[in-house]
Amino acid sequence: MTSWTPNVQSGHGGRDGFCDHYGCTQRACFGMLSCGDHADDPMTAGAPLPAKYQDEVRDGFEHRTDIESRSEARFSVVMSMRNKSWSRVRIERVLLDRNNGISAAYWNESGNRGGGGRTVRQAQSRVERDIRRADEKIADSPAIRSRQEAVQHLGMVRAAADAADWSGRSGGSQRTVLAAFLAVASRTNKVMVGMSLRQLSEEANVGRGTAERAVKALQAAGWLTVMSGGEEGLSAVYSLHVPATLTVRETVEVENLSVPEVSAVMLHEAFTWRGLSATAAQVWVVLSDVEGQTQKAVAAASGKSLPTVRKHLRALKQYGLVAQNAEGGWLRLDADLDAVAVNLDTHNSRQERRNRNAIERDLYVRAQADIRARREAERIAAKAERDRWVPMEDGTFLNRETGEVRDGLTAEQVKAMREPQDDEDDAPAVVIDLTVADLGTADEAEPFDPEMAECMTEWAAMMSDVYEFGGAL
DNA sequence: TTGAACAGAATTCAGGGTTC
DNA sequence: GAACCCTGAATTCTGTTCAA
Repeated sequence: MTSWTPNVQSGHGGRDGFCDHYGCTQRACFGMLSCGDHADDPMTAGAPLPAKYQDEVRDGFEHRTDIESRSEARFSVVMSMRNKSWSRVRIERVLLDRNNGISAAYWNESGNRGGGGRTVRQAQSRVERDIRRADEKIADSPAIRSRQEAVQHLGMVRAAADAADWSGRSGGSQRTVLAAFLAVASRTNKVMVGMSLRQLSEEANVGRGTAERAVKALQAAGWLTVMSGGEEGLSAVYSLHVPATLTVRETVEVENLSVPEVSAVMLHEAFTWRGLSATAAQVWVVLSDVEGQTQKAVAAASGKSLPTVRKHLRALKQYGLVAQNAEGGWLRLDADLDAVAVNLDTHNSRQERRNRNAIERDLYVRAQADIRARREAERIAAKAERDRWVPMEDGTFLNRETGEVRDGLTAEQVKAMREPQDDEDDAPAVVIDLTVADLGTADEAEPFDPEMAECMTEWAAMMSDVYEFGGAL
């Protein structure tokens, strides 16, 4: 077996960094390791793994303490390999190569790399089992392999969302929150969306609580799956789907409004809370600008009750968004929604929400900086106190400033006067760089320090001051 | 078919607190 | 930074009923 020196940054490895394919002299892609030019060779065919999985193949999991299940982590690697079209023989060759850390798990579970606790046949059997499980899983939910497939998938979700029944009191906000997810997903062309509830509330222009409830409802209905995060200070990463069982409205009369336009309407500030409301948007988008519709037809198409439709039609009429033809049928008018938002005084609502969240984030960062400064001052003071005491040969301590002598100290007291305390020099640094991650990425923050609790009271007081003058925000 | 009024239920919001 | 939970006030929706 040739030695393999992975180049983590470039994602290339191979025999001394070169392709492992016979006779090839090119730089190698990851994993035993092909340059990518030998797609017909089962030993080298397939795309390179993501960097994360490259690291896990190289280093293995035996030394990792930050993962709950090593077997599931290994399985994720195998899933990735199959999604990258790796052949079974190539997977087996990589996973059982003792140069790769991950091989230790297949040869034995002892933590000794290549310890040889299993026979070749047994190790191969374990690899085969993981490949079989991965294939079954992939068959259940095929991976999206390209940006084009992602765009198509998002189009399907968007179209399904547009045809779905969003009746009920919370239907409008759920539809709006889903539109926000789709908007972010479309910007990144990914079906996975990493977004905190605060970011989501800004995107959908709804309150944080509303966003949270809507996410739960969308999860329960099958529109969203939480892929990671959502706990321990991590923002969640969601995957978007068309629900397996979808309730579709009886009639959908969306004319002249494309599906993306419907989503844009749902997110417009004219249809926010205290504006015309998300329900009004649902009513507006099902109207035709050519053919007049009865209120009953609008109610059926929007999934809203008749009184609700009537109420919102009145409001929409007031702002010049709908009109009635000679027969009394209701028509959608092409009006400037921005101007409507200005009239409703909701045109800055999203920015105001962002400002409030920004203030919260800023105050939080300042609170953490205060704690760090306080701790540093305490650490310096403790060190200065230690330095004042000089250990003498007879076991006593002399204060070099006052001349005081201390005697009869316990072993612990002596240790404290001689050595820095754990919580002074080894304490985890308080995180002050908590900038908000870009949309589309999971924002990973350090775990909250327990000592932060005392400062939270002060922080909460600062927040109260801000909200007392909230009207100006 | 449409408009209006009403009561009760449901939902949204901002704000606050706790925990990781 | 963020998730999660709670509260109280305000707002909206639903269902019913009646009238034009």
